[in-house]
Amino acid sequence: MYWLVKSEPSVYGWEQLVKDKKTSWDGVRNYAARNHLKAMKKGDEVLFYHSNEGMEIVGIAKVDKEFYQDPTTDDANWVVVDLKPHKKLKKPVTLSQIKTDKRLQEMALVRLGRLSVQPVTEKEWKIIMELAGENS
DNA sequence: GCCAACGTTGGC
DNA sequence: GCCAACGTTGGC
Repeated sequence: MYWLVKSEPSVYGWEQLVKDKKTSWDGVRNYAARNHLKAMKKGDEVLFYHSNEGMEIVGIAKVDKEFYQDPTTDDANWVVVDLKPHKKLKKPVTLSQIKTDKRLQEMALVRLGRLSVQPVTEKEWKIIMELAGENS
């Protein structure tokens, strides 16, 4: 499956993930986002989106470890997954590109702007790859 | 820095 | 269980 996660670069950006080699995606405190975390499988590919600054998809991460208890809280409601960087996009795909592409109007990124972890359909994934200049 | 959108909380 | 109030996120 395919996913998209957002992060503010000033808090935790793509460069930081590359530097760290791996990170646990903690701090998710939203039930919808949490449910998506729980549905992630090892090896799933995850678009890495920069919110606020940049406002673009900059790279692809992969799920390295499936969900487990969020170590930053004792509340059993919350979980994290481990992500590792997979590849940086040749060309970042900006929010405005996505918003102007007729084929991507149904994307959660457009419709549910505030959701921090969201699923991406295979169709959408292919379009993003095309916009990013990736030929896979 | 403002404000719209949305989720959550809490009073009834 | 409804809904108003409030807080947070994120685009602009």
